[in-house]
Amino acid sequence: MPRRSKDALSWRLYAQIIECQFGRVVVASTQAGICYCGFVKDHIGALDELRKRFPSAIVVETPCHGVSATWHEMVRVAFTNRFQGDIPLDLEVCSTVFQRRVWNALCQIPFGTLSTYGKIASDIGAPGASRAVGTAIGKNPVACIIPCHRVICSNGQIGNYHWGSDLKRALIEWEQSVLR
DNA sequence: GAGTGCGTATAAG
DNA sequence: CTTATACGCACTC
Repeated sequence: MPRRSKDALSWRLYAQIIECQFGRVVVASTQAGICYCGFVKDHIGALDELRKRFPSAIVVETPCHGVSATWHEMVRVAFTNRFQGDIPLDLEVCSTVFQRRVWNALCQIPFGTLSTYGKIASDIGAPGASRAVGTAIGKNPVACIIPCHRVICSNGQIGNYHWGSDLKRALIEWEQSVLR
């Protein structure tokens, strides 16, 4: 598959807003898979986020069709029931090898369990790079699908979260309540 | 090159 | 238990 960069020629981004128990979520996909999924305040905020993250993309808001519609429906279900890892992702846009290695490690954390920044660093063969891992996790473009909320500090503190630590806590508690 | 950030281990208050 | 400090590394400008 061709490697895209944010400086490449314009390309289409299919966007849709989903309402879930944790708030409003914008989902965006390319022809290859979901490339963004994040919590937003409102419609304007969603567009701002997408334009900022993917400056060269043409954002298409018309109702999705074809595979995009299928993927978005999978995300909607994931957010209302239980997050599963079999949703096609397109993370090649604006990301580094290190980041993708971190994100891949996050996908190995089972639903309802927790890990730490330091452990993830060791898992990907970069012991001591916990802070770099934190930064990479913070750039995770697909909330919950790549479960960055399952990583906390080694001392048990909640740690930071791109979309707010209260939301992180809520996601962790919800996962654990589902398992009970 | 210098500055930054979703960390960690250690030591002291 | 909380705060301070030194160290860590990928990334950005």
